[in-house]
Amino acid sequence: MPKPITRTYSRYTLNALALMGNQIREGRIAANFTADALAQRAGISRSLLQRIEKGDPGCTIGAVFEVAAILGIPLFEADSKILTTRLAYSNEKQALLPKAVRPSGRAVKDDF
Amino acid sequence: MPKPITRTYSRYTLNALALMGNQIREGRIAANFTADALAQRAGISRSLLQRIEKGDPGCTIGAVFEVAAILGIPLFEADSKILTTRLAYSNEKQALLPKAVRPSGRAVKDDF
DNA sequence: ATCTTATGGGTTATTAATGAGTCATTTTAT
DNA sequence: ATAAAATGACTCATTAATAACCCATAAGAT
Repeated sequence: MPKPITRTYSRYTLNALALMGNQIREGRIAANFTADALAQRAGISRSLLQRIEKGDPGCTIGAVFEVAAILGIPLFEADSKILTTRLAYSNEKQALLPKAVRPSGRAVKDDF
Repeated sequence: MPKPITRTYSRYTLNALALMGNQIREGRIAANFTADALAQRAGISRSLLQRIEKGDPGCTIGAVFEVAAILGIPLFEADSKILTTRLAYSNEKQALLPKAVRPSGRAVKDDF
């Protein structure tokens, strides 16, 4: 049905977004890319790239990560190979985790 | 005017998104949060959280980062304090950078 | 200085993301 | 085994994100 209008973000989130935007801008300038050129290469519009560099929380994460990837900015401090390895390990780990969570009014057994 | 329909993502981007989704799911289970509970806490819907945990590139980055922040998953491998420091440093750096780019030859870096 | 162009900041039409709901299935506890 | 609840996987209406413009200004080169 209807939707909430505004959304709030923690300072931590906003700072992380601002930092990512800065890194992208720095990377773009270092690579001597024009805003138009980089946007075109990433398959997005210049106006979106502007918002990304500004750290706008409303940008889709796929667009942001793709731009970062093009500029060679490491996500999770990992290059392609390490990322793949970590993902595989993470997937195995998932299989061992419980599939559903029981919200604990009684998480801990205190009947002793 | 009209807009492109589909969007393509590099493998690196998709892997990074999948890893982030996994980390969020692991964090949620570790914190003994139900999907509903975590979504409510982050101010998003359960269906969106499901997509986030799946690594959907179409989610807004603010929503994803906010969930990560709630679970204590470090962005940029940095806690709040370090993040703030790094952002401040990054901002100073920005001031020294050229404001506009003059496209010279081409500097591409798409080998990730 | 002039000229060229990249950028910032808007506006608008359209597409896509989101919230809310439902239902079936799975999971966990009893 | 049974029950209760969490999850997965869809819909659909509405809102928000995006692309494509626009113009004004600032930045860089000559």
